[in-house]
Amino acid sequence: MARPLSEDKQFALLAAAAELVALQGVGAPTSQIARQAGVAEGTLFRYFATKDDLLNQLYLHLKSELCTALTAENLAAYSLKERAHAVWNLYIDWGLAHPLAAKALSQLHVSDKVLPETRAKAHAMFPDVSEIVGNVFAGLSQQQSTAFSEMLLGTLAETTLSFAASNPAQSQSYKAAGFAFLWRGLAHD
Amino acid sequence: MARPLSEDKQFALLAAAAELVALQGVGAPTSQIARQAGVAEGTLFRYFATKDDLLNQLYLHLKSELCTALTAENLAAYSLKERAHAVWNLYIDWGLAHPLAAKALSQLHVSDKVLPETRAKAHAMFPDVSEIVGNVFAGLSQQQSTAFSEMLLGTLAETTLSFAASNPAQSQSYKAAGFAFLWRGLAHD
Amino acid sequence: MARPLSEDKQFALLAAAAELVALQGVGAPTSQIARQAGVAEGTLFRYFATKDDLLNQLYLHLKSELCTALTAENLAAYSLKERAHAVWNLYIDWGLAHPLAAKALSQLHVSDKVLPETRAKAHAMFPDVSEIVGNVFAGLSQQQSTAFSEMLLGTLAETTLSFAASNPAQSQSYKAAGFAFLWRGLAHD
Amino acid sequence: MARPLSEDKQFALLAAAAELVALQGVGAPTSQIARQAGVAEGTLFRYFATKDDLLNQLYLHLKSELCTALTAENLAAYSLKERAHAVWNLYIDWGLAHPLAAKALSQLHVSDKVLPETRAKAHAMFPDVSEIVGNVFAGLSQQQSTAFSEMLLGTLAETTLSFAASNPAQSQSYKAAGFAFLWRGLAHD
DNA sequence: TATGAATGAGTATTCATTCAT
DNA sequence: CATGAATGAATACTCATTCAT
Repeated sequence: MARPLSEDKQFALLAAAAELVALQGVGAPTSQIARQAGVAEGTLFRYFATKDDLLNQLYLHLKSELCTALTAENLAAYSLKERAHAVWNLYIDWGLAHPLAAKALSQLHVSDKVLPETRAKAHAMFPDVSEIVGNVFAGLSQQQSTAFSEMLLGTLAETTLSFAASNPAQSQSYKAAGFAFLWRGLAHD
Repeated sequence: MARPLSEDKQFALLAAAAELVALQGVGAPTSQIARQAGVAEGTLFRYFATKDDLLNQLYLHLKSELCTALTAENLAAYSLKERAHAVWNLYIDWGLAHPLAAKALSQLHVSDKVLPETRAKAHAMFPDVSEIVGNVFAGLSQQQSTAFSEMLLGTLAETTLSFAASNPAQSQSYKAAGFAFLWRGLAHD
Repeated sequence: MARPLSEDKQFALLAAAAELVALQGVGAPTSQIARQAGVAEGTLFRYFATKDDLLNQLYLHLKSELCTALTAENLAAYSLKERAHAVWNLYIDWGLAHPLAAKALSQLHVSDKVLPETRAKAHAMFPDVSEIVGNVFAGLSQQQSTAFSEMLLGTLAETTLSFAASNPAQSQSYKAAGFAFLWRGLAHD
Repeated sequence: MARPLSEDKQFALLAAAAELVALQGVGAPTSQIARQAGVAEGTLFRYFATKDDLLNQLYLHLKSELCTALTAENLAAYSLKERAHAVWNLYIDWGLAHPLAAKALSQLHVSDKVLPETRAKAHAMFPDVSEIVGNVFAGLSQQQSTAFSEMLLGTLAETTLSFAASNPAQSQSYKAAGFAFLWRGLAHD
């Protein structure tokens, strides 16, 4: 029986890629990623067909980790706002706890190397937030409104995270401020 | 003087750079930019010392065009909200009218090739918005609150613009939705 | 290991560099050196980090070959003058036998691409000649006198070699003339 | 009557070239040479057809200045050795007084940009030294011997000069040492 | 399966020279 | 005659990918 591709190595490559993409952007050389992962240059291409494939897999991997963090707690018993606030805090806290992962994710968000279908796959991993974001925008269909709100939620969180990460002393204030802005924007109060 | 550095060529280079950066990101090759501008490869470097210099100049150029668009009308006679809404609409309309410029600008926003001092220079071009964004966030200093609000405003506008541009039929609705979200978020109503 | 860095290729690159540096100076393009060595352009940079590194390695390589040639014979049994004369002859003969190597070496001697530490390393390879050059110059310390004499010896040999190489028919006479000049200059007779 | 090419500018270009060639070698850019001379880039090529032409003219110019320095004094009344020693001292002193000129000259000496016919022209400027160098080498024709001796004289002086210039405190000792070596080498004592 | 040497197209930048002004 | 903008070939070096070992 042929030895399968090692999950350890795959994971090490994704972790190395996350770090280097965070620090150097998507232009980080595959040779450095391989070295950082402790494998040979050519080995990377046994786990990922191309560099673009690696970046897409990395995107899914990081999104999946984020998703796991957001669904850690059972919030069924709480009010809508409490649940939304809890998830918001989990997002920001995840980003503060994993700054390189968060940084890599924002690099990938704006990269055209990440394909639309990859983004769609990642989007599908997340629980439905249509209840939270509501249907607040006149002139847009329910679907359009939800998609728009979700994107606003995402960019808001990313911006909040970057301010919180840059000012550790005020991180809790930025976290609260970001949520307040979002909640008012969604016309919940 | 044998021949002055042609403003036409400088402009053509900036326009070519805007287009290619919009389509390919900051990695767009200088050789292609020069060709697109209709000049020789070496000529680019008579107008811009390095590629990074070109990108920084491009950032200032586009920001300056945007700024001009936003200050086209005299709004002194209107209410705060009317003024804010008018500026918001001018922003989105500028982006819809110049999609490549807007796209290039968002590429440059996230690029680390644009130096902090360039960003500062660009920021200084814009009129003060502290009155519009107010001081709405508990736990943050006036300065922190303003900076945070400005950034939220910027990312909101960018997101709104991308949705509006992708759905021309609904662009007016996205434009209105984005402003409504912002205005509520800033706790003005 | 997939394949070790081939000593053959490293040698071929050094040989190609020697030839092209001899003919064109240190400005010889790396692309030509690679082609002459029969490898791809990029391959050169797997063996030598930079062109300057290649030039420094080439300097050491050629000096080492020269040094080997000079220490081929065991001269312990001979008088000082006989030993000096033998080494002189070995030098000139090596240059006549390897004119490109000798030419490359004189190009590198005057190039500022070859670092002082490289020169020091090369100098350390050679046997001590302080006995031969003596301490003949008034007003200079032993160390200064030796360094000066060594340099005179080197430039004398290089000049002699170039005359000998240009006039093969008289090469033996130039060889003898150069040594006679040196020996008298060092005040040995 | 058309205004002739200005001798001032030609001289300024040669002076600038000497300085930059001394500091950067023959690879010094023509644009820098022109700027240093206070003229426009294109102007250089009205005085010198090509960069190689400039380098050849520079060689002749510097050799001519050196020659002037060596023939400053009337030495007819002195002995052969006294005359030789005086000329030697004038050479070294000229080099110490004009280190950039001397450095440029040694760069040009080893450059293949300086054509043989230029070297021949320069050689013809100098007074006959056959009396000084004598005909001391067995197996060589008078002409060969003289040419060889002249070259030895030149390289010896250049080496001596570089040591003297690097050690100003000992420059007189090196100057004396170099002459002593030369004079003994020529078998005069 | 893992390795890493080999590849060569691609990149930013330089520079001698030309020529329109 | 002087200028300096324009040129484009040339240069050192990088990097994703392949494949022999």
